[in-house]
Amino acid sequence: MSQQLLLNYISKYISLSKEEEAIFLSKISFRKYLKGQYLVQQGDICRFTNFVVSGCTRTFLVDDKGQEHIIMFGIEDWWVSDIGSFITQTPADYNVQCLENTSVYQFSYEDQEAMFESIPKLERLFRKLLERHLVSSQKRIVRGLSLNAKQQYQYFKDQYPNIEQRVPQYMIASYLGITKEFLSKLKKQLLQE
Amino acid sequence: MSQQLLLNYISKYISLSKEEEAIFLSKISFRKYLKGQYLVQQGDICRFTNFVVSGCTRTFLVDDKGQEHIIMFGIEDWWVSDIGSFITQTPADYNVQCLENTSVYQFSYEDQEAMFESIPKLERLFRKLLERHLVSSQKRIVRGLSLNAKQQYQYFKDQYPNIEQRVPQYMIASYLGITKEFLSKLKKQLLQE
DNA sequence: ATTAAAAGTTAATCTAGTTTAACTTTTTTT
DNA sequence: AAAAAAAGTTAAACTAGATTAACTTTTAAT
Repeated sequence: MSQQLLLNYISKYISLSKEEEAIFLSKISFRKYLKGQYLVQQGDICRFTNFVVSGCTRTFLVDDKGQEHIIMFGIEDWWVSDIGSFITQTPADYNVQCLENTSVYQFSYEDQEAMFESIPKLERLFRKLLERHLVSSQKRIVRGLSLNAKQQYQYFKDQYPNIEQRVPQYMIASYLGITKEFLSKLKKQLLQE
Repeated sequence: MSQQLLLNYISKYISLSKEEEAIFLSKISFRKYLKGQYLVQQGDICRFTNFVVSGCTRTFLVDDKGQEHIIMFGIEDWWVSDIGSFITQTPADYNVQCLENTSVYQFSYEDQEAMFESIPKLERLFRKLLERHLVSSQKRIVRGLSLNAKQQYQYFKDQYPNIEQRVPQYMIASYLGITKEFLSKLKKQLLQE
């Protein structure tokens, strides 16, 4: 069962008793989305935090000029949501869209609060996940400040070889903050070296 | 007393009883640093999480080419540390240096763990702080992807007018990921408009 | 008060990355 | 299987921002 995937993941951070696992599983629900569907839409309130079991998502926003900017991709074992919208239950800044058919475990804001009350260890889990997420977010900022486009692309290919294969190249360009034309150029350069 | 500053800050997120406040205060220590001193040094283990009571810090790294990149500034009411180093107690990627004489409340990793055990509400506090911090970190990434240098500089001046006044301009350039020369040019342009 | 060091400015030249536009390849739809 | 749509490539012209270097102003040290 795919529940085991989630429990395995959690066990890397905290250890739950069988009873606690049962309570946790009772609070979350499994759901499938089709390629193209949205888990969150810019302007809507983000109702759920989602743990990706299978599939692939992109988190992006459309700016004033109508340009799309991809903030992150989500694959197996990742959490996706508009966290700012989720924690304040106010309209989302970002869209989360499925790039493949995608299965998730999800829970609502109310469920999360209830979970944290009944099992404080889960609040610890999320505190730790947030810490790690923040660290990687800061590292991404540093890469933006210290690496040029080619170096950032190489880092991306290194770190996420599967994502590189699974998503359209123009989305990778967007994630890197460059144009698809320039990414094409970089790829050609890298082949020739 | 400056303890009140910290308690006021905390009360925005959770409410502690007098006893809990007393336990919390017993776990943290007040410390003063001089301008130029380091709270954390790249390569050392980050022993403390610091809450800035007064003064100003910069968090930065020196890359392979010897170039400095400023990741954030810290002023009154901000938390500063190398969080990645702190949570894993491994060598720090970043330096945190005082740009003014700076007073902080600080606690060690062990103190934090003990605090979270004795007062679970504090773990909630930090979970919520991390959520907010992550949201603003993501927004910074988005600005990096969607705004040009002039727009990012205007945003910075808007959001942090005091920091703009207090720190050297070349550090603001570094924070924005541009050269001091180009920042000079932008400032001239903005004056002429 | 003088000198030295650090910070900030200006301008010329250069380059990483954008824009535009035409074209090719791949994927999806009928 | 054809047609249409989406994705990817190439190349020429352009621009935001970097680099270099000389100079001015401010701050710190003797």
